[in-house]
Amino acid sequence: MARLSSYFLPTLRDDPADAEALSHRLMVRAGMIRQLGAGLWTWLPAGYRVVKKVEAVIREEIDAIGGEEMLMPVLQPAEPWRATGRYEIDELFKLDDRKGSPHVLAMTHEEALTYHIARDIRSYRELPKILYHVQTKARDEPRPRAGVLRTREFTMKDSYSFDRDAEGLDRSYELHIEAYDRIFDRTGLRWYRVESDVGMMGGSGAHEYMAPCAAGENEVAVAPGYAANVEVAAAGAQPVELPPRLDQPREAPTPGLTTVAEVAGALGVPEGAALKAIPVVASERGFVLALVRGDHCLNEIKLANALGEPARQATAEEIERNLGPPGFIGPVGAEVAIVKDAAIQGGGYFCGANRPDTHLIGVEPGRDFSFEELDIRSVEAGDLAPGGTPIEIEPAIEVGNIFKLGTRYTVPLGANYLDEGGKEHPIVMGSYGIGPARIVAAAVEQGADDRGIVWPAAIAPWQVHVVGLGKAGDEVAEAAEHIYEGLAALGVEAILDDRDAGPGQKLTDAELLGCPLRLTVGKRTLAEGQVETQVRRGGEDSRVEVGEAAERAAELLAELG
RNA sequence: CGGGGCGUGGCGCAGCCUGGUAGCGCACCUCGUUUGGGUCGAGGGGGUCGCUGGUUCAAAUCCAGCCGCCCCGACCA
Repeated sequence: MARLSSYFLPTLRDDPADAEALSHRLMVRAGMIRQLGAGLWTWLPAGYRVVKKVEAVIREEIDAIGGEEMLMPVLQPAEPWRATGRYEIDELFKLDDRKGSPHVLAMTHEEALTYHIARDIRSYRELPKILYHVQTKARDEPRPRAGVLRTREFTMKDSYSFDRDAEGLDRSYELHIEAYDRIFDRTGLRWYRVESDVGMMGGSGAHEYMAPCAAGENEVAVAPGYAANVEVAAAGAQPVELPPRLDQPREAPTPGLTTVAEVAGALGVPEGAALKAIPVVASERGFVLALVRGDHCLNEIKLANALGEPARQATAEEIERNLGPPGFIGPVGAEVAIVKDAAIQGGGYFCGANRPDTHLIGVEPGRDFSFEELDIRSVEAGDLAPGGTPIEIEPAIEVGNIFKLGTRYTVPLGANYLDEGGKEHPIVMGSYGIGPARIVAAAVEQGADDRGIVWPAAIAPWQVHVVGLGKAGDEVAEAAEHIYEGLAALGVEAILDDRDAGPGQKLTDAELLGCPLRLTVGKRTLAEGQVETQVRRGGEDSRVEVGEAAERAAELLAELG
């Protein structure tokens, strides 16, 4: 319970000058957060109430699938990180203690927990197990941004499953999917569970939970029954009208024309008739020429996953040496490995001739050059999802991820168990993260209107905002105070605006703060023995008798869910 | 790490080009006034102009270096 006359809720009339993202602006203005340094944020009392509510929902749902809560240190010795090969990560904060021994600030807790599991789990009888904690993570992000959306220090709920085999991992993974679905439903978000990149560290499967909103850093490809991170999304390309086929490629002079758009324009054909050639250097195969349709974009993550090894863009010197002048390179006659995107079908394409100011037309993959076919392009809005429906691309915030780690950490840290026959096996592991702060920011992004925050009831800092329009001691203020105490007696979380401030300031602050229900106590309605109720989401106004205002407010909240 | 921008009372900004007493709005304090959409009046407090060095009789202003923060991109195990 809180009275605004004494509560630390420093609201701002104007947006902070350096804030762009909606959640950043509103959370600062509403007195929920303040910045201490780049990517370092303080939760003020009202904001922290919201965080704790989100965490409570998470704890309930992870407990419900058998998770056991514990707590591991943020400051950790470097050894386990060396063992897993993660000590070299740039984002990992590293420091020495006074004796000079190397330590890190944990960016996540696989190393710590697997260290314990390796020492304290020995038998198949002790598996499976789900353990979790809610703890600070430190990551030296190259570019923190957008308030609380991407920070260098943040709290994460991270759980870890330990099973004897892949089937067990599948079960633990499925349990987390159920818990996560409930968590994001209960916190009132719009969300997608999407297929995601497993990264170069391997692992057999991963999903991300994405909350769509304008400030999102990720892009998701969605269609009815389909959702994937664009990093891994696959879809049917939109058709392109190719020029008539030729019996063999023919040269076309294209002086000074180096871009797909320029050449297509000069030839009078669509950009999709181009074989766009992107030279890359893969770590194992070396120089590779990747081909995508002229109207498509190469997806470097999909390329790396399809090749099974990382690849970087080739330098101008490498291009010149292997093919020809940049701007006029192509697959025909090239003595390099060629990877062709699966969306390139049929013949009649144009491409660079590997000679200055010259392109080839009438090119047909297979007839004119050999290739390996892979899916390496980024999907685009309008492409057809597996169900045959068109895809839309939406920006989204990653609010959670789940990951089948396998034995990635248990093998290097020696976490093994003995089976019924006394034979030793590595424990099979999964990890599952949720960022409460991102849930809060996503809720603000998704719910806000032009007057301020609109909280989902489940995570609102207070359920009722009582605005007393009177002056301290007068009958309006007394009535507001009385209602506020009535709400407290009913166990309804309420905040009372009893400040010595004008009505405009109190009402705009109430809208900025965004509690689900507002009770406005003013002379106008009090003269008729009534107070006004406003539902923040939807803005439905009504009046209730002053004597039963607290009870009616509680009923209204129940109706709102 | 590449590109761009910004550092002047708590917040938002002007002043800098053309060196010469540090200003405005909001917020804050006191008194009065006002209470259904950021009232009105009077009085008042608060700033080593990010830091360091240089030029100059004189630096918020010119020069150099450094630090911090924001935005775009790269990165994000």
